Amino acid sequence: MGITKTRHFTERQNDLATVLKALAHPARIAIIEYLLSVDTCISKDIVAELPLAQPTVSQHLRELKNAGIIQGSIEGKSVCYCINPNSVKPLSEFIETISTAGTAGNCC
Amino acid sequence: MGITKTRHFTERQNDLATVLKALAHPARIAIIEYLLSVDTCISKDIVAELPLAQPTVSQHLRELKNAGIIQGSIEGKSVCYCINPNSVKPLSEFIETISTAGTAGNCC
DNA sequence: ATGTTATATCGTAATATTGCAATATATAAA
DNA sequence: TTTATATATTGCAATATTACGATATAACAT
Repeated sequence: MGITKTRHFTERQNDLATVLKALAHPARIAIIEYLLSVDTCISKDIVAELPLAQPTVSQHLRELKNAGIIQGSIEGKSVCYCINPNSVKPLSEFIETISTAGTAGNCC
Repeated sequence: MGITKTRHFTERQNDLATVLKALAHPARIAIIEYLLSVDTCISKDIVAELPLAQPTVSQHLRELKNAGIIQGSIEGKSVCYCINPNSVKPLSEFIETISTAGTAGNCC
């Protein structure tokens, strides 16, 4: 049905999925990598960096912002975006748990 | 258009997005968490644990398997699934980079 | 052989995502 | 005020995802 049965899962599971979903697109990964690589973070530069039209980039930026992964502040007629590192803390722990699994009990 | 312009991004960005996408659903997070919590990992038990129909769970398992996050081996008439920790190593580093960003240069 | 159990696949409906042209908004410059 | 620049929003077409009933497959039990 294309509609996720959000209600049936824990809040933690839904929250993790929200952040993961926001990151799960190469364009949004490219945006994050770009923000990590430069000091300035003007939206115009992000648009110039990506192989996508400006409205598409704006949409991707909004999704990252909605998930709390980036935040933007208006600077004159530009918008300055930056990463919010705290937003991925729970995700970081989750991935780390997967990454270090299997040391004790295993199967198969 | 609903079709991701995969060609325009780096292989690394596409690979990260693939793993992230596979994890980006509460049901699949629940599956991972269940596999982390138990020693046995028979598909039947996963179906019993989740609030979804058997074909739906099977589909989620396949997506995790396609992304390399889990692997399954046939045990008689059951299938035994387990986590492949190596599959999230690059992702783990990426998330860690985000998580520790902003200590040096910042903006906004 | 027949039935039972465990899992996968097919087909399909409902919904979500991606991408962009067109357009709106908003600030700065002339 | 008019013009240019930067970003966001709207509307829509193409495609992808999610979920499940029905059905197939495959192993074991009787």
